[in-house]
Amino acid sequence: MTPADHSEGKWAAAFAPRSPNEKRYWLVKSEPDVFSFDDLRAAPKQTTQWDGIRNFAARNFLKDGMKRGDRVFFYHSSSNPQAIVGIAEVAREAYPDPTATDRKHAAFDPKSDSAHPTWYAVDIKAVASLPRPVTLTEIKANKALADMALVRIGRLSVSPVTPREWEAIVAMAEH
DNA sequence: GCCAACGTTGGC
DNA sequence: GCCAACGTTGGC
Repeated sequence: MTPADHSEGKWAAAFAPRSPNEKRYWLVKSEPDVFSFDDLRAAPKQTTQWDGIRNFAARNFLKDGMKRGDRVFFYHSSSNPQAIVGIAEVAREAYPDPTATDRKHAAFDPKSDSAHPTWYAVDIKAVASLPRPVTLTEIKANKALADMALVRIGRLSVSPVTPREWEAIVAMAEH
């Protein structure tokens, strides 16, 4: 597969070349009944394989956007409340998602080709819980966050967060 | 290549 | 539990 062209479009900044030591910010969603932030903290080395992503936009952010050391908001979806609850970091950059070629796995993709992988995983590691969860309701009420991918593209499970958005949410969690 | 049918995500 | 949004599939 040829690399996707990310040079144009609304989210191109997520893929743009980086200045030295630049860190970027992301958000991943998980249903806490399936895998919660507490589950991540309880995992060996507080790290897990973030796999099963089967949406091309999410895949592109995961594969071509995320770099080791980037910070990641951990969001609980389909829960009460829906909220960002913690911070993780990218512990390992994208590698072929082993669940895509595992016939026994629920996320098995019969069309995937292990020689030319379609789907990728990263490893993420827990960094810290937020002082308090920041709910989707609060995020939607904050005009400074109106352009967040979380708000604009409701179903995207991996999305970019701008430094300004990151700081705003961290500040909200401290009050 | 269009688009109807269908499946999934995830807020409400 | 409902359903809107949206991605995917398949008939034509």
